[in-house]
Amino acid sequence: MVRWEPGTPERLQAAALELFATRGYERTTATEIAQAVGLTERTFFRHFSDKREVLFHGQERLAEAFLAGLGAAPPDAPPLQAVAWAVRSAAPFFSEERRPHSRARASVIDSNPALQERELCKIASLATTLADALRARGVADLAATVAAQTGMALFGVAFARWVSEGEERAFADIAAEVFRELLRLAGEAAASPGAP
Amino acid sequence: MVRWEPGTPERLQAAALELFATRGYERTTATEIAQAVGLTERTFFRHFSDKREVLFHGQERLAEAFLAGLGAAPPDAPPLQAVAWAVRSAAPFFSEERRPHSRARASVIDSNPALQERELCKIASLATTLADALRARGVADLAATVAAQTGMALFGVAFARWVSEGEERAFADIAAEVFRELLRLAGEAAASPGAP
DNA sequence: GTCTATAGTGCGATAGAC
DNA sequence: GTCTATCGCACTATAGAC
Repeated sequence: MVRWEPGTPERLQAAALELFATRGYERTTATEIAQAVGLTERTFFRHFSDKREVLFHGQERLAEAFLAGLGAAPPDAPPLQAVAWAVRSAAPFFSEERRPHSRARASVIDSNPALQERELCKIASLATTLADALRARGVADLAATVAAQTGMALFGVAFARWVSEGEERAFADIAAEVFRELLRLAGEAAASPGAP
Repeated sequence: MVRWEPGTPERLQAAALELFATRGYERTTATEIAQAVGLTERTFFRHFSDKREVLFHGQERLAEAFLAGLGAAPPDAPPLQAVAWAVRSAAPFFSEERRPHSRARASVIDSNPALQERELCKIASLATTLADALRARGVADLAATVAAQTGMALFGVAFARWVSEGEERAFADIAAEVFRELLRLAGEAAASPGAP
């Protein structure tokens, strides 16, 4: 028998998600989450810098997947292609088995502005990470920033649709559709008389 | 002599910006801000739902400007053009006289993650507002979402450059450059062999 | 592991404007 | 009288310091 069970952050996360889903985020205290897995409030805050963070544990792996995907893109792929590649490579992250869990998590986040802020912040941080990686590939500063920020905006749209009620298509298909839609809109805008 | 000075939120905002700039956001309490203009902490929270919000007072007018700009776009303008139109019409909002104030505000926000989260949230809220307005113009759901989210991502890039140190170009010029860069990147991506 | 500052809320009281 | 801006106090939870 071990002194403490392993995977403490994961167990805290699971307990938090369940409590948030039933009682609501604000009506759940950090102490309650900790007690649900036999720990103290102090231990909770040792693992997570703040209460919201418990729902975002494990996201570093998403950034890694994006970077790996970017690395796997052909070296001569144009920036927006490379970003699409990165997003596509995150698809296994959003598998069918994970969808119910992601839906539960999304519904908790949707019902609380503070959590939405944190989610936006995480996506924005992915964007700057991606932009840095593009610059490291030799992409010019403005192009890297625009491609990364646009790509992460599209990722956000695709993810929101993937977890939306009734949606059954795979993440990769939705993401591809969203990227295609941007190319269509951009082509349309470029062809229009008042183009910038 | 009146019982209460008018423009309480504005005075609180000015005091807050100055205190945040000198002592830092976290080292400034809501009580101190309130006392700086002769009020109590309770009154501060009567005007602002939380401490961060004091830096975002007046942003509703930006949303109005965007919507007005969208309304001024030709009815047959393609969605991305219409969004560019909306962003362009926010230019008077970012005039040369306001740049120093915007820079001071941006530097406070840049130095605090909690404030960055709130700023991202405000931009995201602009995006959903714009998407709704596009749908009201008859734009299809996906196109409206993609155009609005992309447009606000570009707005964020343009704004960040406008307030960056040493930047002297007008906001409208920067925004136009950023939108043009997206069209260029999209054209490049569409022409590439592995296009989605 | 304990202590404490601060954010933020709820309710009631006050005091002038209308 | 009503309405609204303000204050005062008691209270909880977060989060960080010791």
